[in-house]
Amino acid sequence: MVFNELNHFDDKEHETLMGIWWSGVLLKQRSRRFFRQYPVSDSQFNALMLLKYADRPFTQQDLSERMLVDKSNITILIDELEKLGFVRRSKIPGDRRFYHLEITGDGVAFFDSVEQEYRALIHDAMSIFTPEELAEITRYMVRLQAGLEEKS
Amino acid sequence: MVFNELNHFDDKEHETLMGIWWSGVLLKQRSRRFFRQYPVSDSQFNALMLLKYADRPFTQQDLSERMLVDKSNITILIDELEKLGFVRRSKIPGDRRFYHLEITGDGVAFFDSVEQEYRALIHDAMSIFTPEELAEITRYMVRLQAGLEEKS
DNA sequence: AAAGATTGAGCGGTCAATCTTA
DNA sequence: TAAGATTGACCGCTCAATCTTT
Repeated sequence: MVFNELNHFDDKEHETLMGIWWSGVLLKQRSRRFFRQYPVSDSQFNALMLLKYADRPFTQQDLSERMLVDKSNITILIDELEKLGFVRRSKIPGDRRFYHLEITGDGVAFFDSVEQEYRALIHDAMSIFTPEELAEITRYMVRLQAGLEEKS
Repeated sequence: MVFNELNHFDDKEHETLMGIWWSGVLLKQRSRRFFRQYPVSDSQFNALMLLKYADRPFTQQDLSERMLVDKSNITILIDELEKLGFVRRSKIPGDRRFYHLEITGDGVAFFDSVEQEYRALIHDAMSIFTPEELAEITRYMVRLQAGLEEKS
């Protein structure tokens, strides 16, 4: 089932918007299902990835901006990852208002053990596009996001 | 903030996937905020639109497939719309297992009163693209969805 | 007052189990 | 038994309010 076979659109802007939104939902559903076999959710895995590849220590605020979710959400998410021993909240000497988040050795080990399979899943989904098409879609998405940012 | 300015990607497939997903989230957030001024959520409005433009009567199953959500979700959604008087569950003579969903006169009136403003919001978001670009993005999204369907 | 984090109410979603009717 | 709808447990998210520290 593809959105524009099921629904008739006279409004081309609307059709394109729904296509993007629907694709996002399908990708999210796939990702969520994939992670049901593991102790972390897709969101938590995404957080681990961001922390692993971060070029500087992240606060919970930083993480919430990069994950496009409210900061209150990060509290719960990190609680869970901390229980699993994959992430550590480390106090910052000199400013006790916040923490730096650090991925632990266990966290890295877990991430590494899943990364290849996860990337294979992504490549499987996106393999229908050529490198040029991938680059073009990315450019479109960047433009769209920049436009939305400007407006809100 | 744009996803690929914040995050470095060596993996182009991953970058494109994240771009689509992130765009979808931003569009959803905008839509949700827009509907806070109205008695229905963006999901409920979407349901009204599907019912209004349906070429045949929908069951709750039909609606769940077109909205990409579980059927259990539709129960609550329609309960709400029924309370507002915007939708009716009508018994089918001959098969009492299910209903047909019908948008009411009040539902149509409400939908019509919001439609123009809603479409303006969409056009505002998508106006950065030319008609050709819109068509091309739609084609990409259709291909992606068809590919995902095949695999799952 | 402002920044970062947390809490709690509420909503939309998934999923498994159940109910009713065919 | 199968189909459609419903229920309940649970999760991720938003948002407003609050707490602690600066």
